[in-house]
Formats: sequence, C-alpha cells, structure tokens
Amino acid sequence: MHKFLLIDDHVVVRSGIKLLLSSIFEGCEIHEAKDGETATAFVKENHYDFVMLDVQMPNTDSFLLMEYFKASFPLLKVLVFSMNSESIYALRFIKAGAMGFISKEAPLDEVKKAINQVVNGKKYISEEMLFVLAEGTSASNTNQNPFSNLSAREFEIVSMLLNGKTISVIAIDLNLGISTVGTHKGRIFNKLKVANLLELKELANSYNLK
Amino acid sequence: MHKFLLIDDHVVVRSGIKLLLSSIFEGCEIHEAKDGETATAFVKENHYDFVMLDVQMPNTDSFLLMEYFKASFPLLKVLVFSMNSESIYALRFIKAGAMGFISKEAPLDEVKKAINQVVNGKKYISEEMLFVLAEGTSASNTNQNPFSNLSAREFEIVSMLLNGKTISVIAIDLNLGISTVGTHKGRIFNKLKVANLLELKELANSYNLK
DNA sequence: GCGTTATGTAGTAATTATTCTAAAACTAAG
DNA sequence: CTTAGTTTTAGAATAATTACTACATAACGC
Repeated sequence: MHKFLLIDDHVVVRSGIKLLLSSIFEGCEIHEAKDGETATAFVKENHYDFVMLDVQMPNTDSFLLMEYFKASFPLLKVLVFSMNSESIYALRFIKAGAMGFISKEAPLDEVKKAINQVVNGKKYISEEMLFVLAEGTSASNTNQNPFSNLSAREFEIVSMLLNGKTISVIAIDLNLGISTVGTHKGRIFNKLKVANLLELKELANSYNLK
Repeated sequence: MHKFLLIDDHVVVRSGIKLLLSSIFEGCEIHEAKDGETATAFVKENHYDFVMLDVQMPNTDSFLLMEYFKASFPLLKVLVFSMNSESIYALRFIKAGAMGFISKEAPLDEVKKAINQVVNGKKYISEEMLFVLAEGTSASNTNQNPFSNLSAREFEIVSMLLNGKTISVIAIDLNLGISTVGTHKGRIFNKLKVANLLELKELANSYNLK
C-alpha cells in the first residue's frame, strides 16, 4: 500500500492534494505536516513512497528541509510544488535532489502526471522547466550561482543596488557617469534574468546574498 | 439544493474546498472560476448561495471584483479567504461588503463554521479579527500595523508595487494618470516611512504581507 | 597571434518617475 | 447643511532612469 507525506501549511491545499492522491492510489495512507518540524518527525518514523513539499511555509526554510531530506534519506522521493511558477526555485530544488517540481497553478492532469512519474521513480520536469534548464546549461554553465557570472564591477554594483542605492547615488559613490551605472545595471538584469529590483532582491535572498 | 461559486486560481485549493463543501452540503452544485473574468461570467448567469473568493490571483484584482459584486449583486454573499492571515485585508473586504473573511491557515472546523454562518446569512468574523477591529476603533490608535493607516487606494497601489509593477503599469491598470499614481506612491512612502521599494518590501515582509 | 566576446566607460535621446500644487469628491462632525 | 478634514485625482516642472549607440581594453578560444 502506498504511503505519502504532504508538507504544506494550508489545510485546504492539503485536503485538495489528499483528494487527488486518494483518487489515484486507492486506499493509500497519507500523513500531513504543516511545517518542517512536523515533517522531519514524520520522516524519521515512517517510510514514504514520496513526499510532496510546498516551497513557501512560515517558520520553515523549505530549501533547507530539502537538503536535509537528501542528506538523511537519500532514497526519499520529493516532489516540490510552489505557489509561484518561479523557475528560479525549481532549478535549485532539482539540483538539491528533488525528483520533480510542479506549480500549484498547473492543470490537474499535469499534477497527476508529475505525481505518477515521481512515485514510479522517474524525474518530472515540466515543458517550461526543460526550456529554462536548457538555457541554463547550454552556456557551459556549471555555475550553480548566477551571481558568480557577474564581473567584479557588476557585483559591486549589485550589492549597492541591494542596499537600496539608486544608480545616481552609485554613480557619485564610484565616480562614474550615471549612464555607466545604468549600463551595468541593465547588463546585470539581463544576466540574472530579472525584470526589476524586487526580483533581484528575491533572487539574492534565495542565495543568501546580502 | 445549494449552489456555490469557488474563485481561486489553484486547482488543488479548489479541490480542497470543493471536497469540504460537498461534505457539508450533500449534493450541492459547485462552479469553479480560476480568475475574475470567469467569475463575473458565472455570476451573471447563475444565482449562488454564496461565493468563496481568494484574495490573491494573477491577472485579477480581487478587491475590485468584490466591489463589482456588491455593486451589481448586492445580495450575493461573499466569503473571502486569504493565504496570509493578515487582517489588514480582512477589514477592507468586510468594509467592501464581504460576509466573512477566513485564512487558509485556519483549522478545518473554523472554515466550516465560517461557511455555515455565511450560507445562513450571518457574518463571520474570527476571534483575532474581532480583536483587531476593537483595537482599530479605539481612540488610542497605536496601530501595530502601519499598513492599516493607508487608504483603500493606497493599499491597492501598495500591493501592486509589491508585485513589482511600475508606476506607469499601475496607472494603465487602474486607468489613472501617471502622476496620480506617483502621488499615491509618495504618500505611501511617507506614511510607512520607507525610502525605497526595497524597504517597502522588507516592511511588508515583516508584517507577513504580500 | 587573431578574431570574438566580455567588460568598463559614457553621450544622447527617449522614457519614466517624482515633486509641487491644487482642484474635486467624499466623510464625518457639529 | 455647513464646515473641516481626508482622499483621490492630475497638470506642469523637474529629476531620474533606461535604451541605444559607441569605443577602448581585456580576456578567451583555437
């Protein structure tokens, strides 16, 4: 009989997934954890066919949790699902050993497919994810951290941007023309594939960058 | 027979709620809408016992949707549910005519209670909500949450800013002049005592606001 | 070494954002 | 119903940012 662990802080989400799982795997056993602490307690005591892990939970760093799972239970299959389809996260989770990554916005068929694949020990990566992965690896890029592709100057400017400095302030600080800093900023945004400061900040946070 | 409308962009959430509703109201009819457009089409064609409305959806301003419901179908009962338990939203939705507000983090019993109340034409307000309401009305307004000092429009714009939208995009979205939005933004920054978007984001995060 | 690509630098033009001011529109209190 | 305060709205002027182009160097691949 199948045995699953659902990790998500929202009751309704858990109910939804539970319903879905029950419909696919008749009579399966499903445990629910509302945070990382509960989850770790569960995995220590049980053997699960697979674990569904939500990305965003209060009081829980789900990426850390993922790493813990891989370190302590290397055979545990983890399917990560996220509110935002943000593929930035996806890549990191896959690299950290997740068997799949699916957005909560995905159609039901897609979710089912992902679950089935993972339960059968196959990796699941969505179309769009594949695309992003291809982009990322094609550039002979074994660099896990996108920030390491920045030049020294760019990195210097990134930190200042992350500290809330505007390009004109940065220009003064570094004795550069405003448009010079602007050019750097544009190139930084291109390299990191972010559209605005908030996305930059988010990306930086996800890499524990200050 | 009961007839409900679920408005939420996530399939799993809808499944969860659907399951819950079916368990309470045997044989009820449930329609699902994944965005505001679909939702408005539905309410025009049907009479619902009540509507469950998610706060955060892409391509949809749920607050605007709420106002539209109240304007066009004053008798329609709306139960708003939100990812973040933050009551700032709650107050605004209640003021705009929602019959209740419930967090997705709330225990199942609480959700059931809320649904039952609203279906029976009673308002539902949770314990913590009541507490906050009391605080808000008391004269000594040492409001813990600076965001509650924002006007409705300001609040609307803050959420959009936090979603990475620029002033000009917001202006188009809301059919306002660019300088209007700029004025709002300036006042928001003053009220919240932040100097830039990153600080705003940080403040918002510290109050668990999205 | 030589071509190619990445980096650091700006000027100029176009686009966007901010500030200041102020008029309606609305709300609440008297 | 009037008045005082708040909110929502912009125009105009100013300021800041971005986009595009350009060029000199530096680094890199073969």
